Amino acid sequence: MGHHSCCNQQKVKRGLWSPEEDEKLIRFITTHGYGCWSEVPEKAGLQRCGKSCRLRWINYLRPDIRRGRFTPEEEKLIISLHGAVGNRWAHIASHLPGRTDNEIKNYWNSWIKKKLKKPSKPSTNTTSIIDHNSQQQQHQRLQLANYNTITSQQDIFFTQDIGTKSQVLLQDSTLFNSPNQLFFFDSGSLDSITNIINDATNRSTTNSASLFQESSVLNSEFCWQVEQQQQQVQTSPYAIGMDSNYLPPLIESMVPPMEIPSSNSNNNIMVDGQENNNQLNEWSSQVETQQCCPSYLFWDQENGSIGGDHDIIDPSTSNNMGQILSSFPSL
DNA sequence: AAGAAATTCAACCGCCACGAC
DNA sequence: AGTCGTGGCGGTTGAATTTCT
Repeated sequence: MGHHSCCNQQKVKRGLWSPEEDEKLIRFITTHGYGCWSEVPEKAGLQRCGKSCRLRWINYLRPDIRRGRFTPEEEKLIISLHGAVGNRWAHIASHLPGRTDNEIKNYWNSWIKKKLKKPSKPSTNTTSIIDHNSQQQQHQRLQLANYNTITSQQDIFFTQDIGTKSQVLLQDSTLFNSPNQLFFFDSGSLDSITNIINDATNRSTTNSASLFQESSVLNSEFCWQVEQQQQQVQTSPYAIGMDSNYLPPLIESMVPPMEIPSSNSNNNIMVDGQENNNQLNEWSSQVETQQCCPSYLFWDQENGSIGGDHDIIDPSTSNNMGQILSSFPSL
């Protein structure tokens, strides 16, 4: 029960994969590609079920897997997306190129465990942390504190009245972001915020919480893309979506047998990271100067491309909150 | 240094959806 | 319409590893 037919045909091995098994699977996939997973074990000479082979490939052996720590930008994106879609790990993973749903799920679950253990003590006071000797411990605590701060502030934010929200939005640039991050708003959102600012007592029907959530998603998406471009200094076909923490897989020199499908079209954006980064910095400083609002960017006032000739976010789809969230059928 | 406790994460389980027949 | 095979997903487990005492 529960097992697929391929798993019942013969004795299948379970448990951790040995390097030899990995090698067999890699060799098979690289030469034949994958079509029907149920046929893979037999053809590859593995005593595993097809499902297990698929899982092993997708979660570990695939050449475009990113490994290593989640970056702060990834963390924020996960938080944002989880807020939008809940435990739909596959959907969340589709917005984090190279990350697997399993990895994100594990990461989130370990986070929840941490948070549950320290339920109501969001510490924003770093001085109490610095006393610890272990740098790693300090790092972990800072991460937790940061997360607690973010989530507790979010909770507060979402329960505040709309006038208070406007104050939070405009005064607390630490909410959801780090100093070099930007918020994006479309014109509709700008109108809403303007209304909020101009007349906090005239209650608007704008859903400020969702607006904020959307902007945070956009912000994270944007930061993610910037980071990706900064890292794309290699010409390797696997340069996309990899960071300095990337551990070369067993198949470092392998050429993918077929195009690895990715639901994230951003993968196609290949730009010169350094050049684009410089342009971005220049552009953002202009925005800061012009708008006197360093942490917020009003999206459709910058209708052209961001960063010169290369679009960080495709302008043709620049109303991309809909684009992003439209990939979530339940929304 | 050693054992206990906590954490991480690869892998499995069970269910569902979908297409082929 | 019903059955079967398969891919895919989210929840869960437990071995391995790390941290704490």
